This record gives sequence, C-alpha cells and structure tokens, in this order.
Amino acid sequence: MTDPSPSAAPRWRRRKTARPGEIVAAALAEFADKGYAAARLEDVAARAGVSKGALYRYFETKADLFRAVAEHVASANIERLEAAVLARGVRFDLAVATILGQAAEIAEASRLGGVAKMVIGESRNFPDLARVWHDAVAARALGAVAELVRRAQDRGEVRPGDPRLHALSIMGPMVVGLLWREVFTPSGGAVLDLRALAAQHAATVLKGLAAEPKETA
Amino acid sequence: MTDPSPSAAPRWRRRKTARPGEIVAAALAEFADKGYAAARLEDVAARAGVSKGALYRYFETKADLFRAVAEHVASANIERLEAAVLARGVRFDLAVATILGQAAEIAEASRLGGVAKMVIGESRNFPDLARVWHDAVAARALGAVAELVRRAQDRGEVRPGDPRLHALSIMGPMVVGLLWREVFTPSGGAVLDLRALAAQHAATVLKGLAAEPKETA
Amino acid sequence: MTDPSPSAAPRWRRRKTARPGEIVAAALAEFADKGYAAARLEDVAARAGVSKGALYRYFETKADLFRAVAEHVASANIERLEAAVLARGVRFDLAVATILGQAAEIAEASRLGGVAKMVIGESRNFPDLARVWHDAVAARALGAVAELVRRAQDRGEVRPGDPRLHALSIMGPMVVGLLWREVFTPSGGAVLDLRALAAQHAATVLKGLAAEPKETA
Amino acid sequence: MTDPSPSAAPRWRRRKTARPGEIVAAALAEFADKGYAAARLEDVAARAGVSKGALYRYFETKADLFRAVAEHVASANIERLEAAVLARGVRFDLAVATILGQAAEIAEASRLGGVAKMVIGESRNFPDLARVWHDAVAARALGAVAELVRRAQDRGEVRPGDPRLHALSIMGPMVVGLLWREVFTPSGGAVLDLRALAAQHAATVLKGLAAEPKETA
DNA sequence: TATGAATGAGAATTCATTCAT
DNA sequence: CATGAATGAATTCTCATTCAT
Repeated sequence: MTDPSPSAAPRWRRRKTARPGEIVAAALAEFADKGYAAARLEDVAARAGVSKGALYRYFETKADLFRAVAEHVASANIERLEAAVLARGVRFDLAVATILGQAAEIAEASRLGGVAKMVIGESRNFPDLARVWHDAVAARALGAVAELVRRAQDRGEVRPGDPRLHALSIMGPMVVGLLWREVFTPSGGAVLDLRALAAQHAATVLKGLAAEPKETA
Repeated sequence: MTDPSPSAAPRWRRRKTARPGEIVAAALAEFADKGYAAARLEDVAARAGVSKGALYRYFETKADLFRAVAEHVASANIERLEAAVLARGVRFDLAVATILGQAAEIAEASRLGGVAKMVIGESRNFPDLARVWHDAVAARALGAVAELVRRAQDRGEVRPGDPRLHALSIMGPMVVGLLWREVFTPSGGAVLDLRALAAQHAATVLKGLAAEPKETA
Repeated sequence: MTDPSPSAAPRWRRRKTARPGEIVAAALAEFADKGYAAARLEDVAARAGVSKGALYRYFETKADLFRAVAEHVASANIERLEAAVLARGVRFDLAVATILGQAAEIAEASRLGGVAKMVIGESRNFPDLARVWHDAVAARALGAVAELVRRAQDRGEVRPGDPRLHALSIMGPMVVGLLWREVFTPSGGAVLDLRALAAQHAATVLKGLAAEPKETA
Repeated sequence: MTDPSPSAAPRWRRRKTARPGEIVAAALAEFADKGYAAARLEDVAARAGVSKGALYRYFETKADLFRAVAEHVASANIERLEAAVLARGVRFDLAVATILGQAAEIAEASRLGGVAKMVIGESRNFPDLARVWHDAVAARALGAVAELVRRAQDRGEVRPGDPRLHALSIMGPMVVGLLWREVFTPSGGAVLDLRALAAQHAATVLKGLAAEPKETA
C-alpha cells in the first residue's frame, strides 16, 4: 500500500492524444479475433493498457468502438490501392499485375482480412457499417478496377463486357484467398500462397480479358 | 383450466420425427440473420413452433445447434456440385460453364450465403466448425474443380500451373458475388446479377486458361 | 451437492400468479426505504425471495417496476376514500370528520406515505408517474372533497369560496402529518399523533368553514 | 501549446471566495431537478463554471455537497419567517395572515420547494440531513407558529387545544400547496394559486381557531 | 414428455473520486 | 492550484440452461 520509492511507476499516465489510436488498435485485434459479440470490452481495455472506464471517454458504446475500428481499417488501406489503379498512362496488364500483387501484400501485412471477416459476420446487425464498407472499400475498389477496365476497353485492349463483372473476375480470387487465410488456415485448413495466386491469376485473367488479336481478319 | 374431456385437442400434435429438421431450419434462419451470439434460442424456438425446453431434447447446447446448422448446410449443397464436376467424359469448358451457372442458382435458391457469412464470422470461436466447412465444403469444392483442371491439363486443354490456384481463378468471383449479395445488397449496396457474372466470367476464365493454340498444333 | 432426501426443498417453485404481487410488495418496501435510485434490484429480488432474473419476467426495467409500485399504491387506497366522500346524504361535518379519521388510519396502516415520499422525490425523473399520481390520487382525492364542499355550499352549510382551496384547508394538515411521520420521525424528529391531529383539525376547520349562522339577521 | 507570454490571459479568473457559493447554487439547481442520485457532479461543475476537480477543494464528497445545499436553504429562509412570527405585540389574526402570505411569496421566489422535495425523497438515505431540516426548518417553523398560538390562547383569543396541532392546521395547506407546485404542476398537473390559497385559508382557519364569542363575554 | 418459470453468471455502462500534468 | 483523464466499484439487464409442474 505504502510505496515510498519515488521512482514508483504512476498508476496511470495521461495520454489524451495517443489513447484513441491505441484503443482502436486493441479493439481491432479483439474484434478480429473473437467477433463483435464475443469480444469483451474488458479485454480490449486490458490489451490497450487502460481501464474499462477509459474506453468510454473516447467511444460512447461498444458499437461505436466497433464502427471506429471498421472505418479506420476501411480508410487505411484503400487509398493507395485506388491511387495505383487510377494512375493514368499505366498499361492495363502492368496495372492488373501490380494491383493483384499489392492485394497479396496488403493481405499479409494488414488486418484487413480480420476486419473484413468481422464486417461480413455483423453486416445484418450493423447495416450502417456494411454501407460504409460498401461505399468506402468494396464498391470503391471494384469501381476503380472497373474504371481501369473501361479505359482499356476504349483502347481496344480488353474484350467487351460489363466492366464491373470483369473487375470481379480480376479481384474475386484474391478476396477469396484473403478470407481463406483468415477463416480456414488458422484452424488447420490448407495454406494458401497469396503471391503465387496473384501471379498465376494475373496471367490467366489477363489472357482471358485480352481483346482478340485479329478477330476481324 | 382442467379439461377432463378425453377428446380434447392435444396441446401439441407435431410429429416427433420432424422436429430436429424444423429446429435446424429455424436456427439457420436466426443465425444467418443475427449471427451466432445475437441469435436468441427463445426466438429459434418460437420460429420452430416449439418450446425452449424442447430444443434441449435435440441439441445439448446452443453451440451444438449451431454446429448442426452449419453441417447440415455444408452437406446439403455440396454433393451435386461435386457429382457434376467429376462426371467423367465431360468437356472442360462445358463443365466449368455448368458449375458456375449452378453456383449462381444455388446462391439464389439456398441459404448457403447466409451460412457462409456466419461461418466466416465465427471461424475463430468455432475452429472445429471452420474445419468442417473447410473439409466438407471449401476444400472439397475447390479440390473437385482442381481435379477437373488437372485432367484437362493432362489432355493438353488447359495451361500448366497449380490446379488449385486455377480453381480459385474459376470459383473466386462467384464466391465473392455470393457474399456481396449477402453482405452489401440488403443494406442498400449495389445489386449483383450472379447469372450474368457466371456467364461473363466463364468466358473470360476459359479463354484465360486455354492452352496456347500452337501447343495443339 | 447430492441430496438424496426426497423432502429436500426445491430450488424454486413456480408461482406465476402470485409472483407479480410479491415482487411489487418487495419493491414497494425497497423503494420507500431507499428511494428509486438507491434501491438495488438485487435487494428487491432477495426480499421477494426470487432471483434477479425472475424480476425481468414480470417487469421490463427498473423504471417499469417503479411505475407498477406507484400505480398499485395509487389505486389501492384511493377508492374507499372517494366512496366515503361521495356517499350522498351524509352530513358535511360527519363526512369531514370521517375522512380525516380515515386518512389517519390509512397513513398508519398502509405504505401510502412511503410511496408518496418517493413520488415526490422522483417527480422530475418520472413525469408520467407524477401525472398518474396527480390524476389517480391527488387531484382525485382533492376533487372528491371539493365536491363535498360544493354540495354543502349549495345547502348553505359552508361559506362561499373556491371549493378546491377549501378542500386544501381540510386535507392539507393531514398530508403534512403523513409526510412528517415518514420524513422526520424515523430519524429522531418529533412524533406526531395523526388521530389527535385529525380530531382537532376537524373541529377547527369545520368551525372555520361553517356558514355564518345569522349573518343577515 | 506552451505560451511563454507573461501577459497571456489566465485560464481562470474567478475570485476564490465566491466559489463555494456558486457551487452550492449550481448543486441546488441540479439536486432539485434530478434528485440526489441522478444528479451528476460533472453537471454541477459545468453549471458552476468550474472543473470537476475544483469541487473537491470545497466539498469532500457528493454527500457533503448535498448537505451543504440542504443546510444553506434551510437557514436562508427560515429566519425572517421566525422573526415575523415572534414579533411581540402583533395581533394573532394579522400575524397569521402575514405568515401565510409570506409563505406564498417564499414559495414562489425561492427554491425552497425544490429542496424540500429533495429532502423528503432522501430522508432515509440522509437521516442526519432529515434531522437538520427537522430542527432548523420544520420543527422550528412549526414551533414558532405554535408559540404564537399559545400566546393567543393565553390572551383568550384562540380556542384551547394542542398549539402544535393548531399550527399544523394553519401551515399544512401552504406546505401541501408548495409541494403541489413542485411535483404536479411541471408535468401538466393542475395549477395552484398559492396567494389565493393563503388568503382563503387564512380566513377559514382564523374563524376556526377563534375562541367562542361567549367566552369573551 | 412438453412447457416456460426461474436461475445466475456475465457484460456493458455509469460516475464519484483520485491524481498526473 | 486547476484541470480533466483515468480508475474501478457498482448496477442494470440478458439469456443459455435447468427443472418443477
């Protein structure tokens, strides 16, 4: 009880600026791990190194914290993908190969998969969050790739067809790979080499989408 | 209150044998809707037209019921897909087109998407269940398609490459489409025409996988 | 743990009909004692001899239970007072003496004082409850006495003046006495003899309200 | 962040000496509004224009602040009433009329009603406070009026009877009116004209208490 | 055997109080 | 000395599970 040592660690430290980020990071880990409902705020707090009560200084409710996490991750990884996709003057085949490779990287480096998993699982309970992820992540990424396809079609490099569906042909396997790693591999399921998938699928889909060389001839 | 009349209508009349199936169906609907944690057994019971206590005659715990649901759906739809895939003598291009079309149908007719969503969301909390879905659904379906690819490769119809990854190129976009409809469309997200996706993607991926023309020459 | 004795008391007993009343009684005691906010539902449950959870089968929230208590007490004691007041043909002075005596009795026999105390304290937090008590208890009782006054005025037995205010002259001291006993006496304040107050005040107020015998003369 | 300028405006400028009073006033408003338990110290601080921590410089605990409020109001209004009551040589009927009129005024001008409400509601949880209000307000005011009655009885102007109970006959209706305005009127209950009540009740009770005419003869 | 009342462990949330800054 | 971030005990409410009827 009595601690005369002057160097004793203070019971807590005030870190108003740093805290929200630390809490979101801790919550991300917990939510991705256990899912929304099974995650205990007490564990989030412990992981963030704060008390339960401190959470409520920054986030009004558990649902709010969940939203903050999902939105944080949504915005964190989408922009560079979009930028890469829309850089003008890039050749279609190079762009696609780059995007798929980058997706593989992101999947391995970030918690995108974990959050995607949790957004999928809770989409009915958090329709607003599903909407945010639709607008800020899924539809946006898909739209960017579709735009890339459309331009290539204009240049006669890609076969006709709905650009959005073509974009799904391009991105779909990577998304499934991302989820596979998240869902099946941790419980002993098959391991998936996302970079190999990116490379092999890029070759396949680029060949599949290429305009007929001399169809008219 | 007491009704001594021997011809009084019985308080219940359901055939005992039908019960488990009705309960699983009701639970499927609840779980797919709310997720595992948010689903209330009381609501499952009400939806099944059964008392809360009766649930426990057929399933020991909520987790057991969840497992039963996931396993039921896992086995329900996989077999005909597998059969179609492995029927000998079928041409590769026809088989792929059929499989993708069938996947679109299944997605629209069954609750497969809802259950997939729920399995994805709870994979960390139910590793055994993730394993079952891996073995009975994901790896099995993927393996069947990969086997198809392998045979086509043997016949020189398909380019070299890891058959498993080729299978992901084939199936990936359909899976993503399935989840998209489940996750985003209900909350106002873009609508996806799975049949159109199946058709367009089949054309793309078949062209992309086809062996080089010269090879045959 | 193992209790082979067949006469062992069951862990609980199902008493659907009796329970709500028992719970309301227990809650009345707790609320009157501690006030709304300081009353713990756990204590209410313990006093009622049930578990915390059982409370929620009958009352959705703590506030609901509070309302049920207040309404129960409101309706329990008001009717016989009103009946006594409005019985036709009763002489004004007898009626007033009876009412005041009865008020003293009710105050001593019922928990009316405790509930009144709690309604007063929580009127801002439960405006609907204040309205119920206004309509069902205060305004109703006051109105009944005012009606009595009005009839007596019509017969020329009572001086002119707002019957409602006359009713306050009649009832006010008893209400204050009721609260006094509830608020001050338990913590060592002066003891108040409500029956003596009823008797002495009846004499005073009846004399005060009596019409001038021969003013015109 | 750091502002080295020596002429920078101080972050606070309130005179230290005014603080306790401002805090008590703010707390009075909050407690009277929400009741003891529902009042948040954070809101009290905000209303007083002070930080939460500053509260603790002046009051050790929430309960202490509550006591300070109740005692402050207790002493604020009682003295002039008492003075008016005990001024020698005043005629009984004039004194009573004055007191009742003054009570009506006080009720309208001060927060006495709000505090009374709050003392009533918390009397069980703060027995010491109930005692203070008993001693400093209720018993003292009642005693003063009783003393007035006693003197008038000595002069033969008032009928015999317990002076304390007579005092209740005099003051009771005003107290009830005070509470009525506090409890029922804000939530849509009937409006009460306290001045009219004071006037009409004064007439009634004075007539009721007057010694028998023959007695003087 | 079916029912649903009762249980009780568990989790979110609140807020008086403390104390680093 | 003032501030308000942080603490953590306390309380309401939920719901899977049990078991008297």
